[in-house]
Amino acid sequence: MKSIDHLDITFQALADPTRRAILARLAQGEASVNELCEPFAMSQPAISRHLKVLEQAGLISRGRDAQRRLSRIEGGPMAEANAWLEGFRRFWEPSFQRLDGLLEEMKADEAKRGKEK
Amino acid sequence: MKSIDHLDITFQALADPTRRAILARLAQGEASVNELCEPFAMSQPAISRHLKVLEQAGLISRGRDAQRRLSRIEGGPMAEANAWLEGFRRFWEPSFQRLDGLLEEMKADEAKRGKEK
DNA sequence: TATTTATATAACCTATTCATTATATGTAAA
DNA sequence: TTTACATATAATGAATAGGTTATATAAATA
Repeated sequence: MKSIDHLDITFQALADPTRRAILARLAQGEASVNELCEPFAMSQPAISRHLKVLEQAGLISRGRDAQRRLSRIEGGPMAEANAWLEGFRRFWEPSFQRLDGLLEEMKADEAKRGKEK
Repeated sequence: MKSIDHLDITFQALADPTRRAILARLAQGEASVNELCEPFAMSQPAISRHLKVLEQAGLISRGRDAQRRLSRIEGGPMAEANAWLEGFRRFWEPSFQRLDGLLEEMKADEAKRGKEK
């Protein structure tokens, strides 16, 4: 069976600059499809499809206000993605790197004592 | 001109489960291509191409050890991705949400005082 | 009810992604 | 210098992504 990892869909959705820009816009409050179209030199159907991708990834949810459909950000998937990245923090945080260095030294000492025995 | 946002490439690279698994493996130390192949029911060329994608995204760097080519994680791009996601922390952190609520209240009060004037 | 406005869907095209198998290259060792 | 091993590249194919235009639907308004 094919494991369906939600991170696939989340990262895939985040990999498009238009979709990230849409999320950035929605961070300032909900917006209609037309409002979300304005900043882009792109057709309305294209934006609608981006919104569908974001919705299917769970990154946004949508409601209705008369004719308009308002989108808003949902935090869950980003939290997941963030949590996954956090697992690698040692690779960019100097403090974690110092800790890693320390553990390396301790292992080396351990090995040396082993040989001397 | 087409803005080349590195986040595109980073998130795109992270969107594949095989590549994420490779990174997870490399988090425990460098490894050769063959070692990275083992866990997967997939041809060696397929893994080599995944490694190329990761390298082009800057997520790994590679060196040589005799016939073998060792890969190791580079933290930069993940730090970037992480930083971008952090911008949305308000959408999943309860504490940020409380702060947002507070700011909303203050705005509402402000508006009311405006009317009363 | 007819028209306008907001959004969604269909049909289509092109480029890219992810896998495959077959083959080439680089390095070490016999 | 042949052989073996580790890895890279080429050629191919199916599936998906991201855009287009044309058209359909849903809700508000005249």
